[in-house]
Amino acid sequence: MEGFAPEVAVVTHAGGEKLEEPLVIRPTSEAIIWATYAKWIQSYRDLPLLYNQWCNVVRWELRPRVFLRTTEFLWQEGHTAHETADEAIAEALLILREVYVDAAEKVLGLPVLPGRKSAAERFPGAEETLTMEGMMRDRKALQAGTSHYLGQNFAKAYGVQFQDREGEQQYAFATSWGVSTRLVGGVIMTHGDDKGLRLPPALAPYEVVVVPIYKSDDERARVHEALGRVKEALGTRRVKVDDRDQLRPGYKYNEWELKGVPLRVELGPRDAAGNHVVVARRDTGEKETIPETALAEAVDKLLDQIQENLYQDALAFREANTFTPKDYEEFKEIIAGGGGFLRGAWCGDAECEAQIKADTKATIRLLPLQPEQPGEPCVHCGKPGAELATWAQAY
RNA sequence: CGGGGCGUAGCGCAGCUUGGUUAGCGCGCCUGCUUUGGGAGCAGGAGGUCGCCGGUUCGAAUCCGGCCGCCCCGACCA
Repeated sequence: MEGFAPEVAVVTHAGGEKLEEPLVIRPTSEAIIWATYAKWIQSYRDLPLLYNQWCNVVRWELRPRVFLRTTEFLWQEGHTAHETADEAIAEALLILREVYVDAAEKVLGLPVLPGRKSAAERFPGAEETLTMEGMMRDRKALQAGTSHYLGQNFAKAYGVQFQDREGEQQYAFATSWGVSTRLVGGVIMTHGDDKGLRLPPALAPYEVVVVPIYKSDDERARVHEALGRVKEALGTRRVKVDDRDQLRPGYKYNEWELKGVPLRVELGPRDAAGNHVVVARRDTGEKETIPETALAEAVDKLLDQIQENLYQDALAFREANTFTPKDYEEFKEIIAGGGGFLRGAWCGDAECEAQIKADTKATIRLLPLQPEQPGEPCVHCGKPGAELATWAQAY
């Protein structure tokens, strides 16, 4: 874990006294997990082993950034131990694709690219680091989740051996993987617009906010009667009725738009009289009048459309800002002109990678999961291309 | 740690260069009336050790010195 040393926080004082032994605050839990696995794993029959935990970790970064890089953050971390390298590699890949990418795209509506990290960008102690990368609205990349194949590095460091099917002692093969509250930042920076948050319905605490509108007590009574029917129609969907009396409708519209509620139902005297409501989408701003009898079905359809639209909107943005520079001059021009994802051939040389970073602040965000021969010379040095890389400036 | 910027009412800011009445403005807050289908209007009102310490001066938010805190850029990074 030497790669973590610069960002490890150490407690030297507690209880008003200097501690005899300093306490290291975990930046990730491999040390705890593998010290424990050493006691739990003796036989191939103990494998595979998977533990997941949610916990806070601390990393003393030089430059914290709200949501994206905070000194302390909540995350989920999973740790597995396996009999074989192939099984561990498959696990790391499975978590990335079937869990992280799936959740990012289907629930959070974040289009992400899965891939491998270059050696320079790899997790300390990993043989291979897999990533999913998203593009924020400022065209910078965000590493939205990682999954690592750790080989036998941790098993060797912590003495985790097991007796295999042939009776031989072997070191276990490991993976670890995590996503954090950084994803909250990802959602904000991918979907947010000038009016505030736009939350994907699958994630939104409230899918629908209902704003009743009335002037007189008489109107209020009639609107409330209709409100009863509307609430009934919306059933078990996550609905907030904003019945705060002292605020006017326009204020409420803006406030709920700021908070990102996907759908707003406006219910005034005219609607109550006509047995309909006005439904407004947060993602597009479109409004339409819908009969009470058709409300439930329409809301479901609209929520599905919003979920899909937010994803497609972000995907279109990413694609519109993904480039294939023909040479290094164009590469630098694109970065200078606002950036984006830059796809091109890379010779595989770490020095070349470092020079590009020094020139442009762009780093290799990912390499394809299945290595691809680019069939072109390195975009920077002109030597034969070994990998098809995607560069970007990143958070 | 290097470079840049900022601390004035709950929040956001002006005033400072060129010292001089009760330190202003917007939002918010309080009271009243009118309002309510896209962030209400009018009237009245409350609220400030001008980041801290010291100096110059008849007089300091303003000038000088020191200190503290915050933000941005760079080096490190989920």
